[in-house]
Amino acid sequence: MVEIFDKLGYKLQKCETCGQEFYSQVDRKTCGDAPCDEYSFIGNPATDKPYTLYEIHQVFREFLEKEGHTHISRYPILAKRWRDDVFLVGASIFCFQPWVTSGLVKPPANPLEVAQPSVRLNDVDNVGRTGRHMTCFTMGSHTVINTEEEFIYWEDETIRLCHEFFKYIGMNTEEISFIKSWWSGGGNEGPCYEVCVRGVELATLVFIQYETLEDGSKKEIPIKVVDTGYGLERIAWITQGTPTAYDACFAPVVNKLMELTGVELNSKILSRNAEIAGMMDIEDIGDIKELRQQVANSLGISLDELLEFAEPMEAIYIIADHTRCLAFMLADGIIPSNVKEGYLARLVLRRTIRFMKELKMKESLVDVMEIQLEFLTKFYPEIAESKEHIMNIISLEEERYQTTIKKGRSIVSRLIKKLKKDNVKEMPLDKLIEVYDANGIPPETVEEIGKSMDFTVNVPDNFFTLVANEHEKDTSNKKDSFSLDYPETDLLFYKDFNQEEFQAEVLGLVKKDDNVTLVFDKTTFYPEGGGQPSDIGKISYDGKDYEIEYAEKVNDVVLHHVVVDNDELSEEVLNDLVGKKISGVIDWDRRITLARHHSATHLIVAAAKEVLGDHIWQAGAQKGLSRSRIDLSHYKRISQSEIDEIEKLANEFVMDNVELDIQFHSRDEAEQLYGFRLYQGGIVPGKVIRVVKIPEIDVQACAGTHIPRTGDIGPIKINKTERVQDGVERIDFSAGLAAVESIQNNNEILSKSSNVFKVEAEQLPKTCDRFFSEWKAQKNEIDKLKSEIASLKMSSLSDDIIEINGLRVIKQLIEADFKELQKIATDFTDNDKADVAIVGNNDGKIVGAASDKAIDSNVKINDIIKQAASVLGGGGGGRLTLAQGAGPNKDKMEDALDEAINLI
RNA sequence: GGGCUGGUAGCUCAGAUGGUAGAUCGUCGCCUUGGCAUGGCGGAGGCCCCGGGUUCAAAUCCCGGUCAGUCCA
Repeated sequence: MVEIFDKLGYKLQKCETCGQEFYSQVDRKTCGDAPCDEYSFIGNPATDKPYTLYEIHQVFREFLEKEGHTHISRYPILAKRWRDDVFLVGASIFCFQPWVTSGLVKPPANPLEVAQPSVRLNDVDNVGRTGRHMTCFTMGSHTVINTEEEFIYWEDETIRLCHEFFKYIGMNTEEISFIKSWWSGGGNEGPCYEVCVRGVELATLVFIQYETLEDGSKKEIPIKVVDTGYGLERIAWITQGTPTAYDACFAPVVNKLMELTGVELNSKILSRNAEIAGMMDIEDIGDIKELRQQVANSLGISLDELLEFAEPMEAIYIIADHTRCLAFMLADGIIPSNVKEGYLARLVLRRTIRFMKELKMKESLVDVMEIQLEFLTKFYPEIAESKEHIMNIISLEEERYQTTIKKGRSIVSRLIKKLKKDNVKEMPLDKLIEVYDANGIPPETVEEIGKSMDFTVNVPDNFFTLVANEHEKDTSNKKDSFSLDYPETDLLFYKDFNQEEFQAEVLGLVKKDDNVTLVFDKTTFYPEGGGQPSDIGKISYDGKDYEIEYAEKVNDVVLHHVVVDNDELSEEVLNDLVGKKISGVIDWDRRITLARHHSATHLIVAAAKEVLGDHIWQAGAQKGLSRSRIDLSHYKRISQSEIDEIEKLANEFVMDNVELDIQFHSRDEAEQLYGFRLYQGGIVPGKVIRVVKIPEIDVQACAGTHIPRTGDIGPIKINKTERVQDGVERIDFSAGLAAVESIQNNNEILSKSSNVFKVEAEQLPKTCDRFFSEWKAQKNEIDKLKSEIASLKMSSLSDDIIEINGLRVIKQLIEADFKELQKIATDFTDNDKADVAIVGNNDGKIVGAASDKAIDSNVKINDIIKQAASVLGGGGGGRLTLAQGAGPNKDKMEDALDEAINLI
């Protein structure tokens, strides 16, 4: 079937160990991939010439350019810039999904060559420990987009290129095997070949021809994609034969870190480690432990000896790897946070710090990043431009982590103290999970603290699996699909913004959920979308009006929801409208108010970008009639003075009275003109996209309705900011008359408040301050006076002591409030003036106190008061020393007091 | 998007089953000493995050909000 294999002398064979089919030029028993074949290049490189990672970049590019490919520069690793289904680029094909692979956008070149940094964090625990795993790796790819009109090349040429490339860098092609397999990812799939040499997989050649559907089945797609992925790090490694891939790829960083920490490389251990790790499928910490035991056994050393040498070096590899990944993440616009891609960045960042601590490094993460950037920016100059921003974020995050750790430590040590007090001998697992889950304290830290406090902490190997199980109960919400068979509705509001009225033909009636909706051939009703609520209004036919309360777009069809709340308007009446010509009119005030808010949104984002920095990115927006809000990515709270500045700048944009330039472009053209910043307001679907440009200020792909000139917005008032989540700030604002109303509203609050104090508004802060501190002083004064009154009232009572069962008992009805009663009662018992005191007032409150002696004589004052209060129709209780109760039957107080005495 | 934890004096935190709001440090005053380190005694300092609810009674229980922290996808 694939002729090229024949031509190049490859024969189809079957692996005796795993049973997979593969092609090779020579006869072999095994397929060439681990674990069927062991790593056999460490200390014995596969090529005569060693290549550094960047030499591999160069030679890969050079080779493919000669073969007719165009080099393109890398994409940002933050995939959400152009797609909303994944956070990060995990493979080069992610750059071209879904727009290029679906045919909506032409590829930047065809065929093309790219070296795409890709991030995979699912096996982050293996990084540094297996010799081959990295959080961030570079996928070299020659990609072809084959369409029916233009079919460039398919399997034969792909395999030939692969074969030739490895030959080109000096590999013996007899060592190559092509294993037949299947690949899926990012929404597409197809057959593939895994290309292996000496036990390591160097490339995957994928022939994408299907779309993976939600139910897991597949659908053939018209575009056929050659998607190849060469692991450039692994190729560099195999040509160098170093103990680990880390030594091969970022030696300058590794060396600098070794210098700083004094750690030395034991190449014997790490080589053996990488070889054995190559044979293993490593999934959790348990597997890592198994790996270590095997390595120790094979070298004839103890596990402790192994760890002593291996662990510090592994930490260095981890730090070198993680800072590289982090540099890409931060440079490409990820803001560390507790959710989404920001969480992934924080995870990597905090892991790095943890391993720096393990090495007892006194340098800060900023220092280490300095080393990494010095190395990395030579090859990625664009990262150098973000250096200041990266360093800002890192030092802030490092500080945050320190306080978290400090707090965590005190929480754990308090927990242990408490457990010890309760005579618990060992850290319960649920507590261990809880401190990790709620406070982010890793179990090793708990273990360490436990050790210093002489408390047993056992961490199960599958700890993280257990944590994952805790979270398993999440509910997935499915989108219900709704299909319609109507022609695309003609959207009049895009042609003439000022059109309020329209004539249209009713094409049909659609029932959606419980709503009755109408479909027209054209409309001026803006359907809800892009954070902008729909227009409302009415339609008329034959002198009758029908109210439209909501419009929505399903695919390309606008559904107009009709209000059906009166009896005469039945479904049948509406059904009669089908085929008729109606006239419609929208609520113009609402429309223009929403448009003002929408255009203002663009201005505020632009202003925020200018004030806060280029990392500002819109993370969501909702327009309203009186207030609207936008969410912006930012790594700290926006201060009041920054808000003032943004507000001023946005209003300056308004006063510039710039004319908006709104045009439709093919997605292709638009992306070429403006790049991914187009998708600021969210990813928009479709082949043709509408680009809203405010010249010199902002440009976005946006489907919303806008006013013609910025001056039409009127004033913009920022009402407040809130923190939607860590790393995302929400700005709440009003535009136009709503802004005036917002200002007036604030003024009203101010004048109402100043009227209360009868002062000018300017005096308000001072006056409030004075009143508040006076109020506190007076409250304290009153408390003091109450106890004085209580003691005064007491002195007039002390003679009425009676004796019951050898206890001195006093019973009194006093004009005093609850607090005073408590003071009086306890004064008797505390100062040994009586053993039991029962006091009540005319407000239905009763208090009882008992001395130690009374308690010894089995007086249960809380029960007594409970009983007595029930006489009052209420309840009560308390402790053995003091109890209180109350009830609504105030006039029964004498009876209640007597009841209490009887109970003693 | 789904969870979890927390908000009490200037700081760090206690406050079992609802029942008189506490400790340490800091601060202020006095005492001890020739001075300092220190030690002793005493005082001030709380809208117990906000708003509802349950209850005779809420820092405590329930609901909502807010701020902060954290885990997972």
